[in-house]
Amino acid sequence: MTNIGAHKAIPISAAPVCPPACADCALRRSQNFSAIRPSELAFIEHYRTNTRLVEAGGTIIREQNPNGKLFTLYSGWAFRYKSLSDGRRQILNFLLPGDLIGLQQEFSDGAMHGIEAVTPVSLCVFPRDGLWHLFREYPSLGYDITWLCAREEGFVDDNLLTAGRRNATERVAMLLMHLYRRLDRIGLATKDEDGRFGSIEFPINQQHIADTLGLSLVHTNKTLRRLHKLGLHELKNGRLRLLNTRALEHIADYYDAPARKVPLL
Amino acid sequence: MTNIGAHKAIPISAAPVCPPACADCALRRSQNFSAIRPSELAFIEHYRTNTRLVEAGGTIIREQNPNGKLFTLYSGWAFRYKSLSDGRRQILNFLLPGDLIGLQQEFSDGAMHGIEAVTPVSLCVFPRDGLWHLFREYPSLGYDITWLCAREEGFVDDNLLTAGRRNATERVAMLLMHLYRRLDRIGLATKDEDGRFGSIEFPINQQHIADTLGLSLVHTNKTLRRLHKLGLHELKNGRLRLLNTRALEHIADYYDAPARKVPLL
DNA sequence: CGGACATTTGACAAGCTTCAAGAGAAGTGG
DNA sequence: CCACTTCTCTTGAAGCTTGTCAAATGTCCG
Repeated sequence: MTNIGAHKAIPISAAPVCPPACADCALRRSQNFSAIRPSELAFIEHYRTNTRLVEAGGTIIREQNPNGKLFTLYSGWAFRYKSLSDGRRQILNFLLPGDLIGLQQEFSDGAMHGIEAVTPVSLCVFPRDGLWHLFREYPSLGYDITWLCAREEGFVDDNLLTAGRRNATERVAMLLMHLYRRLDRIGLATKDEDGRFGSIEFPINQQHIADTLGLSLVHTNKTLRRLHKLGLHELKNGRLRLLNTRALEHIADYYDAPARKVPLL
Repeated sequence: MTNIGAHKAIPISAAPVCPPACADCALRRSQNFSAIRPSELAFIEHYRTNTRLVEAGGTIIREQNPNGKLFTLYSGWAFRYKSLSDGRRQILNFLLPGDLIGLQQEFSDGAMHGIEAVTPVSLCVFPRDGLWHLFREYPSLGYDITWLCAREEGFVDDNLLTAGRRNATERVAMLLMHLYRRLDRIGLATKDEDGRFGSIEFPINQQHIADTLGLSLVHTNKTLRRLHKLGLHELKNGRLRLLNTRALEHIADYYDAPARKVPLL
């Protein structure tokens, strides 16, 4: 039986913690993010007030009561969501290591959204107040932040196209490809021995998928099973293995742009 | 008969044109946008290379072949969209006077989207290259741009919640309220004599609405008619009149945040 | 008047949601 | 260590929302 997200409950202590010195940051060392000047690195390290751990399922930013802080997600998965007053929930975007969290609340006209951890998560915390100083003293970092904001908007754009115009099968194929690609770019995808199939950790459950794609839980399950029976993917022990990326891309009508390195705050 | 968008084809010359001096900009004078220092205003005027007119239905940014320019929409309506290869189209967001256009392509990882004019549109044009200079020399403007980016992401967030989780009636109610509110904030809504009902110019047709909400044209029409029969709105001669905003808000489950002034580039 | 385009309506089909219930896996407490 | 609870996944059946097809009406424009 395929069982998504049937991973053991990971103790919060299992989350890799952000090291004290940004120079030791595993994300930066991975070379998957754009390079940065030493002075900027020093500023970031100084700007960061502390780190924080959130347990799986925990709240990072409350939907109704944002806290005004900024975070960089160091390890783990989280998601942004909005909900209607009767409880219907829409996941707007998944947040993966390296993503900047909380920008929208900093600015946006109170258009509330919440952020919740999927796995145990570790975060670098930046105070709200420092942002203006950053823009003034380190304009290149300000530019990077705008870059990240535009990139995230691009993800939401894609998700809106998906929810608005793709059917259930296309939606699921899209999501699998999208998440695989994002993880791959930050070095979190692994290849089989023969290099044919890639796989990633996949900590979300079918309810998350349904809430992301604007589908019901039941229909999400049936669609997932259909794709599985077609031999396009495999989902077990909390890992996703893509068995036919070409077919998935084709179904989703989704072809990736060439990857550019992403800034990291 | 209610006929949406049955407005006369407006000659392109009818679009109010951006004045040569930014100090004379009708948007700025309207006091609906956040104030700015004279030095910044001077920079913007210098940064702007020229103005441009686009006819109704014309292309501002091609979906497949972005031009790398930045624009501020001075007058008229436009929209951002993405489409699938078989032609299905999703409108991501409407662009109204004061909105900054083209930021995402400047940054985003090639996540293509097109921008099309609904009405005749006049634009202020800024070159791609100047943006970095702006961030370095006028950090407050860089900050404003990030603000605008986060705000637009907020709109897309809302639209995603709508497309993903609201039913057809809720979606239509949402869109009517959303557009009315946005126009109202920039001073483009007018009140009846008795001040009870507000109305706005409404140049989009039912196909636009369907493409925004992720519905079919036919179902959009039927939903619109239902709301009309309930006496919630009136749509004729290219104007939208809201007859019961409370009911529309309630149906859409959409209550606005207090308006803050928006920056203008 | 004829052609192009937007709106409107009805009938029917399809996709998706909801309801209901069972199976599997994991955690808990005796 | 096992019964018990909880959570997630899975499947079938029925119903409703929405999409598709088709055609008529209305409006604008040349």
